[in-house]
Amino acid sequence: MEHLITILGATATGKTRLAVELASLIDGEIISADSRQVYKGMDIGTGKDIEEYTFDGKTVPYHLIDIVEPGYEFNVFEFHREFHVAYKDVVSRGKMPVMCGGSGMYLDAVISGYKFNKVPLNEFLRKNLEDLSDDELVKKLKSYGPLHNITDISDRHRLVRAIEIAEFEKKNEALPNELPTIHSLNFGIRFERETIRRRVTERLEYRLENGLIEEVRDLLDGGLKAEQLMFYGLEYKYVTLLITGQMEYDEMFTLLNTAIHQYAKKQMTWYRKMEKKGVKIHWIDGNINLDNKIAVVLGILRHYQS
RNA sequence: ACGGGUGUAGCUCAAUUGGUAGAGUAGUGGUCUCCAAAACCAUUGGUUGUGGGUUCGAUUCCUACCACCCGUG
Repeated sequence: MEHLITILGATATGKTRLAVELASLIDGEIISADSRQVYKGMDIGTGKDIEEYTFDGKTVPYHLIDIVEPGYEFNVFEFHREFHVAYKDVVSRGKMPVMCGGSGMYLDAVISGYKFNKVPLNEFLRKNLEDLSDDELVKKLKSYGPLHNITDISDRHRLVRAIEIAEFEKKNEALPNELPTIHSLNFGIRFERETIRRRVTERLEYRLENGLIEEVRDLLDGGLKAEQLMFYGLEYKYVTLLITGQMEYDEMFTLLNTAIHQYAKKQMTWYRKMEKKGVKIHWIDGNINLDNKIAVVLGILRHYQS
């Protein structure tokens, strides 16, 4: 049985600090499960907080942060693959892997052991699909069998990719799943929704006054198109709208703040869903201090090791 | 102080000639195995500022008061 400790929680709940301190105490390394911290140069908006990885004078090694250029379309498949590479590496050196992050699907992909086939781009297929209407694409996707999920048909990009995957899996049945099954011991930091909202708002005010706007401007100056940046949502979307003059500061702040609140809510929905599926999450009250949180984690950890 | 205006869901606003209130948004719940900080679905909120009057019936008409806004002093 493989082993892994996971620290999850909604945004602005202090996951990184807990994970870093824990890792430093148990000779561990952090593997990030954050869909945006993978991008270089996107630091403040994603809450990378690299300085937090130093605890008690020593720096805890981390993985899957700053691994691709902004503008690149990273995805859950690549995350899953890279996670296992990092995981193997950490374990091979006798260190304890600690997954830390908030992206629901990324976390679930590892914890629930999603089975992904490596499906290459099929230019020929894509060319053929180009002329079809959305409805025809949906019909085609359904012809491969029952839909994997309904979100596949919500937009054309996913629709095409879903067909590409279905087509590939039809031709390459029963691919061996060479990735090891990982059993994760999961901890979640939990606050009242209202408290999370307050923390998010305070953090946003701080970030906007401490370099977030400059960071987005640098990304734009570095050659990223506004629309690419908009795609990353939240901070990058709304600050871009501010910089390009499409939105006044107050409106930007209000809408962005709300969007992050909604994001925190969606994260909680993900975790609830995972729990309903049978994933055990040990919830820790976010209001207790860090030492006490560590004590809770170590206590449960000891219980599982004995 | 005088003149005018506005008070309806947390917020912004609707409601034909009076028939006991609807939208958007926020909030809440959910969907989810290749862009997931995405995309989509569902849904809870109201003594219509307060008191009185007219009326079978008032958010709508009348009246007093309260609050806020604009103008003039």
